[in-house]
Amino acid sequence: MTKTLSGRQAQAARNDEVILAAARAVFIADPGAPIAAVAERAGVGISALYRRYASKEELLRKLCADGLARYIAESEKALADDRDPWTAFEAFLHALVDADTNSLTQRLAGTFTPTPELFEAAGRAGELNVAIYERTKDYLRPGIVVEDFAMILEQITSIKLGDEARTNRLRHRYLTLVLEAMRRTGEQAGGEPELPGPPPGSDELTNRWRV
Amino acid sequence: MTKTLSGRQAQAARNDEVILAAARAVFIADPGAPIAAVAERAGVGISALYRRYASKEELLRKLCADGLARYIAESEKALADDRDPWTAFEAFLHALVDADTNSLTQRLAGTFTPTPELFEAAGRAGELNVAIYERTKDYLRPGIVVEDFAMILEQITSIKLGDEARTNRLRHRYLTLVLEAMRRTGEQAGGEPELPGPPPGSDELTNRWRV
DNA sequence: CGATAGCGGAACGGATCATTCCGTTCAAGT
DNA sequence: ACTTGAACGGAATGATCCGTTCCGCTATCG
Repeated sequence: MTKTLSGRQAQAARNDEVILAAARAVFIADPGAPIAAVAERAGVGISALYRRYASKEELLRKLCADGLARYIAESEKALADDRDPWTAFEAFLHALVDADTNSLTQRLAGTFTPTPELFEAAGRAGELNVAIYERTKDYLRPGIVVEDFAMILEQITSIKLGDEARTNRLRHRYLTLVLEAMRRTGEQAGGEPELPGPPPGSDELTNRWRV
Repeated sequence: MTKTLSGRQAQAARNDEVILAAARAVFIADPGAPIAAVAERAGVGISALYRRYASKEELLRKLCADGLARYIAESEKALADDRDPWTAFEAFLHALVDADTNSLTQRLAGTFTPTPELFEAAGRAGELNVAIYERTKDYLRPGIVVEDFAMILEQITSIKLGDEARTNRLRHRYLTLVLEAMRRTGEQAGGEPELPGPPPGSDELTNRWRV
């Protein structure tokens, strides 16, 4: 509708993007949404979808892969951030909230069988996560482990209230709050009692991927 | 199977409890679970359910009402707690996590049309919430509002990992963490910046009930 | 001026559920 | 001992939902 209406192919190329965006939006809002909802949101017919993806599962895999890629990109950007580690860490998590990749990876995983590439990407993401953790370690409240990142992000992403913009604002609100708790305070007595329970293990987290 | 097998009626009376417990467990684990899953978990036939509840919705309403009652009971217990307000507040939230009433109220609401009684109970729960808030106010980090309680509880309840026991432990872990952030620290400079975004309004919360 | 890529949307077939229905069992009354 | 019916198990029913396929239609491209 905007420009370069050069022809059928241009329209098709544009649809590629429209469809992906619609799919992202729809499945973020409701991971169990039907394919038809994506088509409707994209303003196209169902066959426009099936021309591009052989099945719903393939579309989901694509979304998941894109989400992981985005996650990895944000992680690398965070590692390249040369501000002080804590500021970079805060920016990192807030960026992840904006990217909303969590809904595309953790939430979608389990609804389809992952490809080896996905596993590989997930591994890479995990490594980056650890790298960020190591760099931020000294600023983190004692007792926090890497796996807490994922858990907390998941809790934040569980927030869903009002429209997309409102949801986003609220997520930043509670992320800010929990970041305060994650930050190492001075070593005053009684300031930081033990966190209860064993922290989540990486195996617990990955076990949720469907086999 | 245990005792007092006095007769058919005793068995039936026992089934009342078994069925409710099964329904709680099943719908907490999966709010969209089929009725048959409840029957199976309870070890009874489907007709045992329909003898007691005219429809699935009626069963859900019962569960929701029970959950609200439990919530109200915990609130009253908290208000009667004569330890220092902050300790009482911590105990209150931890008790709510154990009771897991949130999955029975907020999560289930929206899947059925609420009765006036439910609205009334919800109102009462809200009042108690405010009372607890008022009493704890001076110990709370500036910027926290009553509505944050519900939001935070919801985030905590979104945690689901491993079996029931593991999930419970993890919930307490992150509740402990977020409680640290909710607590008022000394008024040191920079310790408590503004929380971003307007806090949730009570209208935003109640708007999620299905009409 | 056909051929056909790209597409809209109805139609199909399978799966899932809530609900109903029918036959069975067995405690309680006679 | 026999009858009765409350309580029940679970198959049958009917509706709904959804992924996928299929049948044209359109307008670009060669």
